[in-house]
Order: sequence, then C-alpha cells, then structure tokens
Amino acid sequence: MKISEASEQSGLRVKTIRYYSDIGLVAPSGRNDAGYRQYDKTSLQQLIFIRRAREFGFSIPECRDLLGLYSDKARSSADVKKIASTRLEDIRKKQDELQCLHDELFHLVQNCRGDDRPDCPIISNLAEMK
Amino acid sequence: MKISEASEQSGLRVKTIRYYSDIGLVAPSGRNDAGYRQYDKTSLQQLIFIRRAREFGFSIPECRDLLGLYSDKARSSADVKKIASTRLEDIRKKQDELQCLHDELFHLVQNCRGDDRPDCPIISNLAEMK
DNA sequence: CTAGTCTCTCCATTAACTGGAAGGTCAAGG
DNA sequence: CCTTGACCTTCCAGTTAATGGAGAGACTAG
Repeated sequence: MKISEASEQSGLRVKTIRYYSDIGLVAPSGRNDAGYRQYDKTSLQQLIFIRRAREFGFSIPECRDLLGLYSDKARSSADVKKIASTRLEDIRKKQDELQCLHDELFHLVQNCRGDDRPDCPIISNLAEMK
Repeated sequence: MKISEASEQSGLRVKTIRYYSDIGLVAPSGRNDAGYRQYDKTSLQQLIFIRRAREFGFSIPECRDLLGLYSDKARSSADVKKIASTRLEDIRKKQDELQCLHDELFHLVQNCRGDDRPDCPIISNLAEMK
C-alpha cells in the first residue's frame, strides 16, 4: 500500500510516516518504480506499534528500543517490563507534580474575586519569591 | 545587579535570562559602560514572576500576557482569573489523560511476568490496532 | 602583568514533528 | 492527446523554550 493508506490504517499522518522513514525508525517495505514508499503488513504493524507507544509517552529512542524488542523473538518479557516500569514511574511523578500545581492554582483562582478591581491574589502570588 | 546575581536571586539560569532579554520578555533595567546587562528590583521581580508562572505551566506568550497584567495597575482581576482558569482546565484535562495512561500501562505491567520467556502482554498490546 | 572568572554576541542544536515550495506520477474526463 | 487534480517525492524552514559552545572583551585578585 502507498503512504496515504498506511496513514489511514495506522492513524499516523503522512508527514509523520515520512519522518519516521527519514530517521530510520520504520522503513517502508520498499519503493515502487516511481519511488513511492510501499508499506506491507509488517511495516504497517510497526507503524501502529509506534503510534501506540508514542501515545503512551514513550520517546522516540524508547520506541526504537521497544520496536527492537518487538521484533526480537528471543527477548525476554523482563526487558520490556523494565522499560515500561520506568515509564510508569515517570507518569506517577508527573501526576504528583500536576496535582500540586492544580491545588495551588485552584486555590489562587478560588480566592480571586474576578471583578473589575485590580487586586488579584493570582498576580500577587506569582510575584512572590518561592 | 549583574546577570549572575539576577540568576541567583531569581532562580533562573543566566542563559535563560539572556534569552528572555533577547525575546523581549524581560528587559534588563539598563546596561553598564561595558554593555553588561543590569537588573534592578523591578526587573528582578519580573524574572521571579516569570519563573513562577513558567513553573505553573504558563507558556511564554501567556507569561507575556500575565506580565502585562502584572504591570498594569488598571487591569481587573477578572482578566487574570480568565487566563488562570483556562490553564486550570488544561491541567485537569492533562490529569485525566495521564490517569487513563497510567491505568492502562499499570495493567499491562501487572500482567507481564517479567521473566526470561518472550511472551509479553505489553508488547502484544502495543502491537494491537486501537 | 597575568590568570581566572565574568560578560557579551552569534550560531548551532535539542524533540518530534509540521508546513510549504518545486517538481514528478498517475488516473479520469473531455 | 491534453489537461486537471490528487497523489507522491525531496529539501528547506519553522515550531517551543531554551541550552551549548566559540571567540572576544571586561574585570578582579595576587
């Protein structure tokens, strides 16, 4: 199939697929006479795999690793679990940070009258040294 | 004060302060004879303000807006509240996404034996079309 | 006077694409 | 046969918010 169909099937944009091809992440299965990229079942699977992994927040280098593991029939599940667990930790940390942020900002918004007067705890707070 | 002291006082790196100066976000109060950037109390306050706002996840354009509101003695607290509320909504959305991600990935990690065998639900799941 | 630490500007690089220009290819319609 | 439009190609530039480094000027201590 051509790139536009691979795009539809994978849920990735044409530009993105070309980009992945450029950086050597997912190579097309071949090229036709006109030089058009061709994608077969395997390369399409890889594209889908990458899209999903990216949605999970795995970086491109991590995706590269995972794709290697994905293709490697001899790898242990422990190898994969290790990468995924690290990513899970990242998510938990990010969640905590976001929660702090949310609480603090929510507090500020709550305490701001939001009227015509200039007094505003949000501004005052941001200006504080912390 | 010179840029390195402004850096210490504000918690921003020297490079970052120069960058803010370049993009016209926070201009130094002046330059000395040697062309060194000088920061006074007001410009330092602005740097601190920006650092805090950035930590809250406000983008540079948003920081620019907020800084305008910060300096504008005539602005209403409603203007500020509006920007902050939008940001709060962004945070909530991000939290939800992160929660979904966490649950899904946690489930996968839980179900992976993490042993020497190649069978791995994480890999299988990533390879699935969704 | 010199060594070391600032500081300056300018340029390149980062992540992961995205947009656009200029040009080649292909199928359908007139 | 020709044209129109939808694809496809490569290459170059831009995005965000800095960061790193080169090369050169300024300042301070010994």
